Amino acid sequence: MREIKDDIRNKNGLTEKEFLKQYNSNKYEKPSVSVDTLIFTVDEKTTNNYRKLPEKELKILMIKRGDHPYMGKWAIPGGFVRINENLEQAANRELYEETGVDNVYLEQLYTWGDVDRDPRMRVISTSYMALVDKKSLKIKAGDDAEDAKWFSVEAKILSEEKKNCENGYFYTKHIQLILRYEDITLKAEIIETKKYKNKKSEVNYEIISSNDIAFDHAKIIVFALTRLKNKVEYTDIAFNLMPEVFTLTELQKVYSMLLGKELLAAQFRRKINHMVIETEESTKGGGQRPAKLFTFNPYWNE
Amino acid sequence: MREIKDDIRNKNGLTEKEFLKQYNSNKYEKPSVSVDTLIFTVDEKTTNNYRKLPEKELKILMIKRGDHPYMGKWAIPGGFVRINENLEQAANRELYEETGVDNVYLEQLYTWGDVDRDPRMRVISTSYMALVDKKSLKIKAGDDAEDAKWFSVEAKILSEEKKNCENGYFYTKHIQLILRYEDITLKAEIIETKKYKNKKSEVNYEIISSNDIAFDHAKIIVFALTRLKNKVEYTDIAFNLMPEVFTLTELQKVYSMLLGKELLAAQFRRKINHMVIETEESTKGGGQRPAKLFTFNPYWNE
DNA sequence: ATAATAGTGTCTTTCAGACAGTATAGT
DNA sequence: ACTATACTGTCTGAAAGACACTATTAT
Repeated sequence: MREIKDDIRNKNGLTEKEFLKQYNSNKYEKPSVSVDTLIFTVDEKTTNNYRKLPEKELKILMIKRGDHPYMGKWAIPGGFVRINENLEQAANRELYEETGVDNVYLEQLYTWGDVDRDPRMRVISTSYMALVDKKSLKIKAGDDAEDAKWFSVEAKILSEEKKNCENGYFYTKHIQLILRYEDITLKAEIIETKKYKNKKSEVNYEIISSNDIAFDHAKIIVFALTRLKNKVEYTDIAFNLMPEVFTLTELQKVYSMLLGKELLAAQFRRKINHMVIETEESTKGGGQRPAKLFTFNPYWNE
Repeated sequence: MREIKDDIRNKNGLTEKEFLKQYNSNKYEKPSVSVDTLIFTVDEKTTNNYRKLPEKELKILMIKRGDHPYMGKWAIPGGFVRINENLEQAANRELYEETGVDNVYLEQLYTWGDVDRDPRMRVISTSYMALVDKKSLKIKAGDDAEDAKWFSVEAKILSEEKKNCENGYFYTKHIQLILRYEDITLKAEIIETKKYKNKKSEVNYEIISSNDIAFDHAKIIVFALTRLKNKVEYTDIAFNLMPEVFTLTELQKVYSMLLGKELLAAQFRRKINHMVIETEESTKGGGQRPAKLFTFNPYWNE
């Protein structure tokens, strides 16, 4: 930290020391600041055919709110930032309290600052995205907080539309977000508007309906899914969702699920070949040819 | 906005209406929230040879602080978020007050939440990056606020180092940031550490010295430069720095400057060909062959 | 004529996409 | 033998990189 000097005087004749002593930080009304941590993992759908490999499924941890506002609705885990912890610490704390995991991938996503986000007061919220692999969670089965559940996540594009205007156009996507946990289904509809006008581009999310998802969390989830999908294409971020060892087909299924499209095995393998290391181990008992197990190669991008 | 219901009661027997009435948002100490707007533009270095085309130069608007803390040092324009404006509005307001321009490219960058960023109190700051073209600024010459100046920006990598550790490595860059306006030179040194360990990757910026740049703004500038450089490669963001019409060589010089490397004309032209529209106009009086003028094609990515 | 920029043609290499074809467990 | 997955070889075409070559102005 920089030391406080006592030599320069401001227009009121105060040195910095004197200035700080008389400074009243409560002159203006302050917003509250919270941190929300979107915790994603990948799970497997159960399969009936002993030969079929299970499908991969993206899951997000949601918390059922026990008090007003949005009581009984589901929300992304989060809380207010304590005055003596920084934002990453707050996000990590939230993550640890809910999952018992530590030292996992955590990335700041966006800060949401609309005036009416919370009926209690002005709340500015910084959202973080955490990626954890399901296996590291097995110990703490997630049932200690009885109202924290892993919901499967799906964002369907219901319609897309392009409208021209002078010097540009609007690109509108009608997105349906569906979260499922056992017999609970949470649905929300969001309109994503990309505006291109005079070189300037702007993305905006508007919640049309959000029946059982609290606050503006539906659009935060959609935002996170978009970011995740984009980053999967040009970074190694997806490996954070994988267990220590995995087969290339499992990896491919995760990529394919996140990107929302089928991938051809040959070119997928070529593409991620330098990001993985082959181990001596193989799968067995799968009802078909065993597959080599691989680990992530942390030195791939050199 | 969602209506406040009056049917569900929480564990204290309160409906939402009653709950909100008795809710005290000042139970916990709140941080202050500010917005900093990094305003970049591209300018031309003066050239002595009438034939040589001027070199392009990235500039950032900095404000000389008139009061404690960091009085007399230079800072990114910014201010506290008003309780009734959202973050984008605050960033746009700052931008307009300093440059008189409106409706330009503005992107949220990152939210800085370290506990000791400001000696007055806990301040959480969301930084935005604005890109404007120099010509739109010509009217308001930037001299109305006598202590707002356009500094040229340069980030030099002094050294790079890789250290291995168990299950990963550290990648350290020693970066020197140099801002210049006439005879004023602001220097700062920042260490960027990328940590790769057990799949988890983490980037951290530490300010080693920052003589005349206020607060942690030196690392915010370095962060913005990195983001800008990355986005230039895979988006059309650079066009926000261009005037209405431009030659392809001018565009190439801007790309080349932002990316920090030479580009070959033939492949550059092929690459950006679909992003521009040829006009009927040409340059003249340049001391050499005239060049066609182009405009941005907002429909290129379809 | 010359300096400096403007702009094009084409060869090579690299890589994504497509798809056929071979391999191998478990039942 | 059959099923479903595991894994490889190779053709094609598009795009990136390199570089030589032509064109055009003000002085």
